[in-house]
Amino acid sequence: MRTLSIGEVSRRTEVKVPTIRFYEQIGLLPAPPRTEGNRRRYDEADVRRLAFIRHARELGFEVEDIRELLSLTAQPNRSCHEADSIASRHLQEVERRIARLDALRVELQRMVDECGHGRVCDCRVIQVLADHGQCAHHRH
Amino acid sequence: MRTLSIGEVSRRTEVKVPTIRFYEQIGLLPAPPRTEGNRRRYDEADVRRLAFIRHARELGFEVEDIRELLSLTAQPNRSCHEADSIASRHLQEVERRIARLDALRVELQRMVDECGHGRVCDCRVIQVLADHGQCAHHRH
DNA sequence: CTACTTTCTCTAGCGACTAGAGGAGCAAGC
DNA sequence: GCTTGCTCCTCTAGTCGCTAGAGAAAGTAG
Repeated sequence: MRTLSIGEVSRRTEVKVPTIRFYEQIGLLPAPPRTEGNRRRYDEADVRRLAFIRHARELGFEVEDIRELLSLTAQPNRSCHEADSIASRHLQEVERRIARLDALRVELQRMVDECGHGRVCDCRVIQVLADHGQCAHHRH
Repeated sequence: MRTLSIGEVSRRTEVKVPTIRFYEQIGLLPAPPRTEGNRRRYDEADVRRLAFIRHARELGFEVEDIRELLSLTAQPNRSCHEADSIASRHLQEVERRIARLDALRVELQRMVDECGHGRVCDCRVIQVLADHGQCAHHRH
């Protein structure tokens, strides 16, 4: 149908207008046809693709990852092994990321807990950071 | 003492040489005195400060946060509410990211499992992510 | 037809580095 | 002393994923 302006797409996907143009520029989103007056005209498929890109970005995937993920679906009849290995690699990456974030969460939680007992606060946040810097030096 | 070269400091803190100079440039690390031949000379206090910076960066603190944390250590008698709130703010953000990544992990895992069972693989990652984008749009 | 909004292209900026050019200092071996 | 090879110096420019702004043209409502 191609009835959607870039502003409408922006509103529906919550992706800012300049970002949509940026995605087109780097080839994540195909360049849409234009009107007589040179305006971009999108359709529902573009909205879906853009929603996908946005969600993947929010989850921390890099643009190159997204490019691969999109190419996974571009040829649905491709060999399952190839698709499987690409997906597995992404899964591993996600797992690594979760592990790193979880270690960070534990550390931050401890820092906040120790600071939040309502006692005279000796700024454990700073001590933890400084000590770990020291420990890292001696341990590794 | 001031006996340490930038390379030695780099080795001991595991912060790369250009990064140390960069931290000096943006004022995170004080500019050290120089030798006759214009080389930077550091001491143990610099190493500690840099280790602190590195650890905070690894935990995902932004440079501005680190600047605040360092300024708090400079005046240890001030309240630690500020340091605590920086850490709390960060903790919340980390928890949000973990939750989202974990949702994705489950979906990716399921897709990989389905592929691994030898069924026809329709590679539904794109739909999963696109749907999540849709849900987010309607929920929030 | 005017006033306003949207869109267009283009360039430049952000954070937090990282890489490279081109030159100078310095320590060791011959 | 002289050369080899490493470290260090400054400087500029590149990276990624946007974001902001200028200035102009197109579309829309009254």
